[in-house]
Amino acid sequence: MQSRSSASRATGRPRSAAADAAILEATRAALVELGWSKLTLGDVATRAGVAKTTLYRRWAGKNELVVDAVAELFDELELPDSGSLAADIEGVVLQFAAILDRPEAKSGLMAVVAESTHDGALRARIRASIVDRQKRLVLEGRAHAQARGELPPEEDPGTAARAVDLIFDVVAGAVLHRTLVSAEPVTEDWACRLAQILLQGLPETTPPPPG
Amino acid sequence: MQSRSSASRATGRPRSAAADAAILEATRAALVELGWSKLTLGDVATRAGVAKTTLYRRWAGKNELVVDAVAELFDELELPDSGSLAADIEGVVLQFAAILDRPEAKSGLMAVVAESTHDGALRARIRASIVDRQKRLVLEGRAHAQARGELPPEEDPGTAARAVDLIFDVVAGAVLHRTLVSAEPVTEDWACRLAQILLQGLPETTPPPPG
Amino acid sequence: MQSRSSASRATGRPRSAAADAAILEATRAALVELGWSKLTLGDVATRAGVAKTTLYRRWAGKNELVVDAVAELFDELELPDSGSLAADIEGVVLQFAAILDRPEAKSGLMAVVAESTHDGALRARIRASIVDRQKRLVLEGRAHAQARGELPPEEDPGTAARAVDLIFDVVAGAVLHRTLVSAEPVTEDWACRLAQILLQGLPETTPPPPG
Amino acid sequence: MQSRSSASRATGRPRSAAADAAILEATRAALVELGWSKLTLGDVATRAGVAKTTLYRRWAGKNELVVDAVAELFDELELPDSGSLAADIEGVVLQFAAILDRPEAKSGLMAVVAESTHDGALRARIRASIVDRQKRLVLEGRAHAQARGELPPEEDPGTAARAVDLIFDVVAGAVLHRTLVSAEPVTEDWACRLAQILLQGLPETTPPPPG
DNA sequence: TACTAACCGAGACGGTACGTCAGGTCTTAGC
DNA sequence: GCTAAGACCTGACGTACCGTCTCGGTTAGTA
Repeated sequence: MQSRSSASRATGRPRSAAADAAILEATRAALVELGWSKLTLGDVATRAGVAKTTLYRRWAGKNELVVDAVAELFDELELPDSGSLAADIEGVVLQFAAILDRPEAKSGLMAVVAESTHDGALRARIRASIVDRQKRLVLEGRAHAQARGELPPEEDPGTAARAVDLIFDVVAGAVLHRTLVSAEPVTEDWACRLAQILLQGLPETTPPPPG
Repeated sequence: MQSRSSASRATGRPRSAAADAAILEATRAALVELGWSKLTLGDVATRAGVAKTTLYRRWAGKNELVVDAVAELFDELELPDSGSLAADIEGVVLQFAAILDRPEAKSGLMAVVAESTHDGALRARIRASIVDRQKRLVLEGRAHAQARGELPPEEDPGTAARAVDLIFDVVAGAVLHRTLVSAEPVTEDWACRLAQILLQGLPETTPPPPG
Repeated sequence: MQSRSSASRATGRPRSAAADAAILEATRAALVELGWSKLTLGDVATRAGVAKTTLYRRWAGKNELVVDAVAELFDELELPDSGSLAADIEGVVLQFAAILDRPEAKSGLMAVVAESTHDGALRARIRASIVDRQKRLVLEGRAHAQARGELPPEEDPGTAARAVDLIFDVVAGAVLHRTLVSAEPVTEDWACRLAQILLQGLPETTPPPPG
Repeated sequence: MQSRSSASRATGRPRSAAADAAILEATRAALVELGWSKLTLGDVATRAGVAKTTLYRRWAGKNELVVDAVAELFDELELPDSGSLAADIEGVVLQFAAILDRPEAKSGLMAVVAESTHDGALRARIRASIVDRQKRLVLEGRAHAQARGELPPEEDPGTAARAVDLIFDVVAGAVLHRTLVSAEPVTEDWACRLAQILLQGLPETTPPPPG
């Protein structure tokens, strides 16, 4: 986060650890009520019961603060080991959708992404704090599926890494688009149909009735 | 857009049609240079050679203006009739990625989406101006594929509509996530692999039937 | 006002004479309700049922318009021939005070005077339309007093003119200051005591002759 | 002026004392150059090297600011103890006229008076800051004259107070009207003749030649 | 226990942009 | 060629936040 460099000061009053938590929590609360554009750092400071100075001493600005506040939300995600790849995908999709459905995640995440298009440092911070952290889910899911024999073992490490990225973009992107752009709910049915496409492709979308 | 109601005024000086175009163009230019958060309406007005009041007379605020400015970008999209469903998908994906790669689209689109999470009217405007307008591509693509025999004819209209929405979320979402969140380029290779997943599913080497 | 030059146009639609009166009346009404600084020409136009263009075609701006609107008020003044100089003075003072007590006169007059300190043309217009027009009262009053034998006949015309100006400044100034700066009412008693000072000077109990 | 209430804040950064002086000085300078109606608070702030917000933090608006800026001018006035009532009056009249001749006093004073006709709080502020402060001159002058035996000692306190107000209105009003409305200079001769009227009344304006 | 350095709150500071409003000009259509 | 209507450009308004700064006061952790 913003850890003082290791070889740093030992003297003087230490920073209040409680303040950090209060500020991030206040940031999320403000995002819920006001959304990104009407969120002001002065207001966050007030909500957190903290001086504006304290806030600026720890974060460079609104963007950095919101990235940290939002990143915490995604750490809740975990892969359910449900016995089949399809069920694993469905489970993660529903969890991810549940987080994205929270207003603080919605407006916070999209806004920092928008800002990151003009700010390389912010982009890196987002990748490090949010995106790359959650790729672990795809990796774990694939490992489980391979153990079950649902997926073949990977041959080339390069190919495998590219596949992970692609899957992540498809799954996360679909949920993101459904939730934020289309602004439609992610239901169990939808998650099931998404998993089906991923595993079987389009032509089977409407399989012929057996018999 | 903001057409005066049909049964409207005949008197007074009419609005300059050129101003609209100049303002939208200036908005895109400002998005490129400054990004969403540093874009100011005063600056847009100056670039467009127009008074700030003229701008406010026609749009309610930054959000509405940017939606209109960005929406125009997506009207360039068209479905290539390339002979196979896979090639059609790949073509559209590349076109969509090319638009999303433009800085004005990137920051503009994400920002208004972020704002729309707290503004129902804005959400509706985005859907009407951007999302629903482009679903035509999925519809056309399916029709072509059905004509070619690559996809079965649809049975139930409800099921079919839900499928269109799903496909749209998956394709648009994947490109969006790749471009903006992962911040990686959409190459021909990537588009090809995406199309492959959509048509055949994940297990490239079809899994052995359980038994 | 801004009379078209005598040898002027005969073609086209003639200007509405009623509009002039309506505009000046509307100006006074707006002065009453809003005061000078919040009076707007657009509002005056609306009140008068006239387009803003019409207003600007006839007056150069707010200042000129208000001078004309206020000047009309002072034309009501007339010298009462009440039989004695003291009573004449008292009568004029009360009349003048009554006019100055009207809100449109108060704020209008002071404001244009304030503006005139930076605008010679406006200063001239005020003198011509308001100040010099009312000096007639002093002249008439003196003539009556001389006829009655209360004042000696004037010897030198220059001295006499200077005396008129002085009296006018003293009387009008006293009422003005009382009404606007001190913001106290001009009562009959006050007017009487003012007349007394003018005629007899300060030491009510005549000072003992020196020596 | 705008002193924080005595039992007030001890925390936070204290207000810059220098800013107050710079702002009032800048206000007077702007009044000289631009006059009341073209004076803008933004311009005053710029001249004073101060942010607009600082200005609004201390004064409620243009009116209040100008009252304070102008009031300082009148504090220069002082009663000359010149040995006779006539000479005292003449001296004060000339001093007062000298101040009123300054453009910042002219336009500033008249404008706030005009505004005060629609604003009771402003009227009170003017009285407190300007009018009542200068009545001291009349009081001192009368005391001196009584000490010299030129005026009888006052009998009734009420009568005396009313007399002070009247004298003040007459003297200040005459100078005001001469300077601003008539727009003529106050010369020594004029001041002398004004003093004469006050002391001896009108009929003596042109005394019969002795003998 | 006392020192002391860094922390903390409050809030004023110079700025920038906001969205609104009035001033004046202009461009229509209609009389 | 006037009129009403209203769009136009300009520029000031008063407000809200920004990020910085200067205060007085607090709070560990040594010395």
